Amino acid sequence: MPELPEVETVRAGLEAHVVGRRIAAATVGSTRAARRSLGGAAHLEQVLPDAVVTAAVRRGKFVWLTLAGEPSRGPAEPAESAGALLFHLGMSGQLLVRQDPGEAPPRHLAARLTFTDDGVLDFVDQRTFGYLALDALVPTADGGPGGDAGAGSAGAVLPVQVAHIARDLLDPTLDVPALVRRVKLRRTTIKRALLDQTLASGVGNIYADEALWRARVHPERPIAAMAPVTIRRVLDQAADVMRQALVQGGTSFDALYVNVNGASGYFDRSLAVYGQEGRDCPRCGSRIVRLAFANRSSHLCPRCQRAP
DNA sequence: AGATCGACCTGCCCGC
DNA sequence: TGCGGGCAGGTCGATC
Repeated sequence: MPELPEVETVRAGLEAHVVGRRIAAATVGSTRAARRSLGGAAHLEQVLPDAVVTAAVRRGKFVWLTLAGEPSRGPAEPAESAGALLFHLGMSGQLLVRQDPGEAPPRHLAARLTFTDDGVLDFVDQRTFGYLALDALVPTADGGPGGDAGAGSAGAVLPVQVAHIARDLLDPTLDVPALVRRVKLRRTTIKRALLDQTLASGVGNIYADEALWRARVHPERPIAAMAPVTIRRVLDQAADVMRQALVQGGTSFDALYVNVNGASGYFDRSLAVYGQEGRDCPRCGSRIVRLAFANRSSHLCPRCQRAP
């Protein structure tokens, strides 16, 4: 499920239910899930206990917990300088907060944090493209490489592994005209640019297809053939559709449960083209088609979105 | 430097 | 019923 709106729903759930709690123990059962954490699973298990979660932060599809009081840093380091516990949900990752963990661990449990109050945070990941990693927080010049954003732009403090990810389309400090100029320089097609997380982050295959349909632009359209105003329209539509999805995803986490299953609320009702092959275009009634695209798919209305 | 391709996984659904 | 192929919300590293 996880594109920006889903990850933001998870982040909000972590903020509500995990921030302020102290980790008592960490169990990382999957070495693969820890593959991007220096020192691997054993180091995570050793270092996380006693850390207090101070914030839940997101950029694009990455979310991290900032930690204070991480003991292995040693007494010389001020507590505030402790690192971040970074998560990427990959294709199938879930973060689930439970007050009562129950007996049987969930299928595909990759890691579990137990808090001092006995509640747990489970990282569950069926396809194992996701991961968790302890990472250092570093100041960056601005969002992403080439992030020229110009004089006076405030930098961000990011985990090292997120430093190359650009500001996302719902970031209030995103400089959209500068982004349009950077996109315009790319010698590729519009959908590839939309999915390039070093230009702007957060957009995945679903929202790319939905944004292009809303903007009436074919996914294979070369950037070179697009007017800046059209690029701008696509980006605005991407931000809009993600904002609308977020509103619907936000309703679904209640109780002590960080919902990673926002699919139920949003999908069936609001998607115009993604997964709608063979259905009617909600705008013109033409048949929605699916095209092969980079080992995956694009969904579009051939009438609203004319082939280049 | 920028763009593209394959690799990394499990599970489900479809057709034979 | 079983099995093979295709497909699924993503990213990274190696290549061109």
